[in-house]
Amino acid sequence: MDHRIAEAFGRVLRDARNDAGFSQEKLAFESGIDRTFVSMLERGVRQPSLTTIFQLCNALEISPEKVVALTTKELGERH
Amino acid sequence: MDHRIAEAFGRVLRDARNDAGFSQEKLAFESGIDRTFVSMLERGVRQPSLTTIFQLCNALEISPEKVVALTTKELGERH
DNA sequence: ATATATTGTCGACTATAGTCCGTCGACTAT
DNA sequence: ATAGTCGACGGACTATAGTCGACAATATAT
Repeated sequence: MDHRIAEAFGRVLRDARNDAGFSQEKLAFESGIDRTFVSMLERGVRQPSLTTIFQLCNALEISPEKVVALTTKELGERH
Repeated sequence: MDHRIAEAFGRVLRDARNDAGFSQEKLAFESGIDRTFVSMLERGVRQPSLTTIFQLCNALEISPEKVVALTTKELGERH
């Protein structure tokens, strides 16, 4: 598991959640994913599976391909 | 794990691999993923993690967001 | 008929995705 | 003070992603 990808995805997820005005708990409830796991994803200590990506994007009303594109973009920038 | 998503991704992966003219074994070698797991992914019995998606796309020289977009499209069509 | 390449599949294994319980610290109220 | 919200983080657990070695099944050759 590539830490850089997990961290890039985490930043994208956190930004998208904040844009939606959701708390981690609300995002967890709406997506059907555990609250603590959402926290881990945002901190980049874990990475999502494909279906988890779809679940999160469905709750945030953002397309999965956009999230992936933003993650790729994040990967290009140094952090 | 959503079977419909796994199956949709599997069809997209198989098409992309065939377009690239790769055997499963070559894709496995180029992406650094086990050959039997590539087989499982294409048949939709397993789903990939985010880094696995990036590894496969890197080997196939196709963007991850495109693969995800195609997977979403596949989900819309009935199979 | 028999090589050869390709994919499916099996069993057993290790790593990690994802759940569920809880506690703590920081912040913002009242 | 204290009550509420929010996020970080813990341990322990179950489900599944991903590896590895071997063999069978298929197709396509020669």
